[in-house]
Amino acid sequence: MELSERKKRILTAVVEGYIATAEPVGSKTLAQAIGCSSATIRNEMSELTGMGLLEQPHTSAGRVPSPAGYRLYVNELMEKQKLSEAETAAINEKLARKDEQIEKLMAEVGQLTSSMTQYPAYALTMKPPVAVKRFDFIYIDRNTFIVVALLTDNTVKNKLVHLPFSVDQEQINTLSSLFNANFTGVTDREITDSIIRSTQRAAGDTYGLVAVVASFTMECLAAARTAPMRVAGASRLLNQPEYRDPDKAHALMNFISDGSRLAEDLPPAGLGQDGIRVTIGPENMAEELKDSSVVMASYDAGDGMRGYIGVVGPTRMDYSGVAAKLSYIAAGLSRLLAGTDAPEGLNNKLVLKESERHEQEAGQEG
Amino acid sequence: MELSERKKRILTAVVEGYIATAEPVGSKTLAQAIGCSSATIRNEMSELTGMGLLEQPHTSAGRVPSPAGYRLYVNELMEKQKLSEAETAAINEKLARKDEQIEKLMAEVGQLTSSMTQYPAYALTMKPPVAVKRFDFIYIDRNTFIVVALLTDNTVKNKLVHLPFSVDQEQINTLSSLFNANFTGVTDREITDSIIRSTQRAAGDTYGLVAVVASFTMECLAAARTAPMRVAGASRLLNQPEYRDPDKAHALMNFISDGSRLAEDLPPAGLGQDGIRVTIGPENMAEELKDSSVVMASYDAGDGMRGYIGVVGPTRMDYSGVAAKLSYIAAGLSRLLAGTDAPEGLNNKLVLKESERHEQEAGQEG
DNA sequence: ATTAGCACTCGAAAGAAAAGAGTGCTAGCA
DNA sequence: TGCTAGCACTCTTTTCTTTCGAGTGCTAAT
Repeated sequence: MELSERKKRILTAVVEGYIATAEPVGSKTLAQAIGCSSATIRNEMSELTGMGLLEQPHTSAGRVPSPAGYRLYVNELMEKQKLSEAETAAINEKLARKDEQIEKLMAEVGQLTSSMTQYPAYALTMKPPVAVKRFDFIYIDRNTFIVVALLTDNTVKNKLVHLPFSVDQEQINTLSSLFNANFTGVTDREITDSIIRSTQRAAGDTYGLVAVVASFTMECLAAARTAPMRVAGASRLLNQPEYRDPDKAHALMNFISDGSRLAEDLPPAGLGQDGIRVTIGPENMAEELKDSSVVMASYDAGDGMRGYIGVVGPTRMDYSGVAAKLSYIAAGLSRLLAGTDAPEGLNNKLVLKESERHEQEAGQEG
Repeated sequence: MELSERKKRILTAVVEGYIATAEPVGSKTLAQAIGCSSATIRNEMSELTGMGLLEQPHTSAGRVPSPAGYRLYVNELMEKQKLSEAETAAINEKLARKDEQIEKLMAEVGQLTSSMTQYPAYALTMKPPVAVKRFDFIYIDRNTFIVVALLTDNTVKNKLVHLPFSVDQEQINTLSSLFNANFTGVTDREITDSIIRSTQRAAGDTYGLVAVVASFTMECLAAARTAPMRVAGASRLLNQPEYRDPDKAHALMNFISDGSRLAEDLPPAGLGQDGIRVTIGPENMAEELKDSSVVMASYDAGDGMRGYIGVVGPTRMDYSGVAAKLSYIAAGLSRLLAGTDAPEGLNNKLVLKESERHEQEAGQEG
């Protein structure tokens, strides 16, 4: 059903008031903002409460948005916030240092996101399955060689192998051709015992080495697939009044600090066409997040990799501001890493030195 | 001056009582434990207070140890606690997974320490200056090659280099011999501009490459020297009643989470001959730690590397238990990494199987 | 439909009183 | 001289009341 214009304005005002103050908002406060008397507001609010969009902490307190109320706000009412020039400049400046390794970059992005939003933030990159493109073996001495594996994502892994027995250059060469023949172009799932065994048969006297190098290979591939999850600014939670209760704070902190838990809930499910997803309170799968909200954005990390950055906070979160910042950062990352623009008409020009007028889009789809 | 036997017992009882309960401990409580009347205890406590070993939060509360009291306790009174079989077993089991990269191992050690002690823990390894032992160059195609550097600490670093122009195998070989001649055996401090320039001169037409590889080299060396600091379980702070005040908690959390701050205060200064150092409240340099305590232990990480693990908690910390656990873990790490025993007669036997060490590093294209 | 007015509710804040814990001191006892 | 028992005193903590005020729901008037 459709809400009257005035109801929308009231709901918006309640949400934004509550976001700003963390206090339930009452009818009198809204009276002048809406432009009618407090009694009218009360009637309207009463109806909104009936519809499940607002809630009362107790009989005589102001109203507070319910999760459904937030949801409606995020979906339809929220004003797409513009970032100030200072903010875009700050983000641009941070992102300009593009010569980082991706690992470090993600850590910095987490920091950046957290400091821009004042909420705990996480960042991760999902990689597509990788395979080894080529192996090289560097012979050091009788008992030592280095395996170097160039992966399809153009990262290079290596391992120094110390042996309790001797090998010669010849054997290393054999090993090299065996691995280049049998272990290139396959993902970790595709490395079966039978491949390993047949390689071992073919290896003859360097038999024992195959297992070592094969397990190294699998490790590399598995590690490359696993997204390292970076969490930054977890302790910012403590700034939020809703987490002044140390027990609550502790529970959520634990959850957040453990990247794997966070990762399992968040990445894949439907992002809106603008690349932003908001999950509010009970919409979250994880029990620990049932009364917190998560805003996440995705970006194109190039080479078919998809990355995610997100923010965790109380349901009373500044959705509009956070969404704006996240999508700006995500757009910047996409450009930086993949040279592509963000999914939909964000006309963010990420001009690295100089900041023009930046327009910003942020929205949400259920 | 020397304390009477009974004063010692009283002080010990106060410290341990306070550690256990976080409540000031009064004379009546101690009466039966010490075996004389509460009045006597009061007299003694009054004197201890006069000596600055105990404090009263207010006129009529029990006594609480002062920093000096803790110090005395730690130095002279504390019983070295024995670990239960279950605890040693848990530690051994965790440490048994030795085939980790040192990076990951440190992260796990942090986790382990934190979970054993229930306090936030950190772990780091200080490395002596390293140099490159040898360079290898792997030619991939006209525009691409991989530099592999074997360092003196037996880690291997690599970098995939993409060029905007072509090189051939020949040039790569030249580069290889140049670097092996000029850049091996020198630490990052010793790589001067003049070395780089003279190498560039000698390089002839591969001139431009020298800078790239040289800067990679310096990066490796610098990175290898810098100790990455791992912090684990920071949120456990919130379990401690002294940090129930969110503001305090926040301040300390921030301090702790930022490994660099922690690192700067802690590592070098005098460890006791048992490899354990305790700094109590105001003894800490960092302002943020003035009313917390730090217990740290060091271990031998092999190859002249020294490592540190430590724990941060309230001054009312279970020094005895923490110290015991830390030194056990440190001893285990020493064995694991260096095959040496801990500095002094800890009779913790850490039974582990022997196996070869290998290290691994993974680099990343820039 | 909107508004003004009013009685009512319920939490938060403030205050008062009581309870409790622990001390310091003094006096008595071995 | 060293220990103990007893008691008055101090301060915090807890609990109970009271007050206050914000905000509501309802009704009647515009």
